[in-house]
Amino acid sequence: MTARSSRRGPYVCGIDAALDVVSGKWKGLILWELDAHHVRRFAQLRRGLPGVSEKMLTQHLREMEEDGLVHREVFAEVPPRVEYSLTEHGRTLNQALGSLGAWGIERIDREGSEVVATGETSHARTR
Amino acid sequence: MTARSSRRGPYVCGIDAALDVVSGKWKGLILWELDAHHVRRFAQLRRGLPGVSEKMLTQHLREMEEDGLVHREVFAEVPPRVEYSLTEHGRTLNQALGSLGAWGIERIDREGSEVVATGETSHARTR
DNA sequence: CGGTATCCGAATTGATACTG
DNA sequence: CAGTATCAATTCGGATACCG
Repeated sequence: MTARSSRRGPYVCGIDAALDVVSGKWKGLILWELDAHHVRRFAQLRRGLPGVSEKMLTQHLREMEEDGLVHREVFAEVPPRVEYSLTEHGRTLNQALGSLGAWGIERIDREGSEVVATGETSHARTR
Repeated sequence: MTARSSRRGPYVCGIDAALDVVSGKWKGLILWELDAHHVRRFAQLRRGLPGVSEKMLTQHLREMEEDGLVHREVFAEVPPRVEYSLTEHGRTLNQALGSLGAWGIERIDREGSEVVATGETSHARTR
């Protein structure tokens, strides 16, 4: 029940509706990680998002699941295993984010801002 | 000095960098208004964004100016006049947001969420 | 007209500890 | 391993009030 209000309000336009779904400090990155790796476990995602807390990761993942972006599969094993992946909607959203990502790369380039590597795959590709 | 920290940190990928620039409750809409009208004065923008306060509008406008998205032109007249328009970067960003907007429209459609009109131009176009 | 300054409550994010 | 619970800190957003 943590902070589910104020989201999903009536939207003024499609950009509004799309941004609502990717707002949050880590959602863009989660989308990115899941797109790159197809399937990821909780701990893998946490390692891929340096600085994220378990709470925020869980919270974002739940919201994205609720939004139909992410699929969560629980395996009844010991030790427990949970795998996250993108749904069809999540994949199309990622494609839509593609051009935005390209714009961002150019912006980073222009401003000479620094891009930090996560130690995993190269994230600064243009798709 | 109002809340300028914590933004423009090192980015993990282009989507990160782009989302940083459009986060904020009204930035997407400001971009949209300026794209549709080309040039807008402060009061016109305020009317185009029903519910926004002067503070938030100023704050967002300043950040977007700092990010090189918006051009601000002050005329030394009485009464004072200030005109806002998109820069080249702002226009390309808007194009990149186009596919995201289309995705959002589909999402609204799928979920049956409501789209509220602002009373100005039709914002729900697909571009 | 086009802002700025200040205060306040709400929402978001973070740190830490604990659990099945 | 994959979370949940709790509390604290930070940030966001809105309501005035005032200024060049």
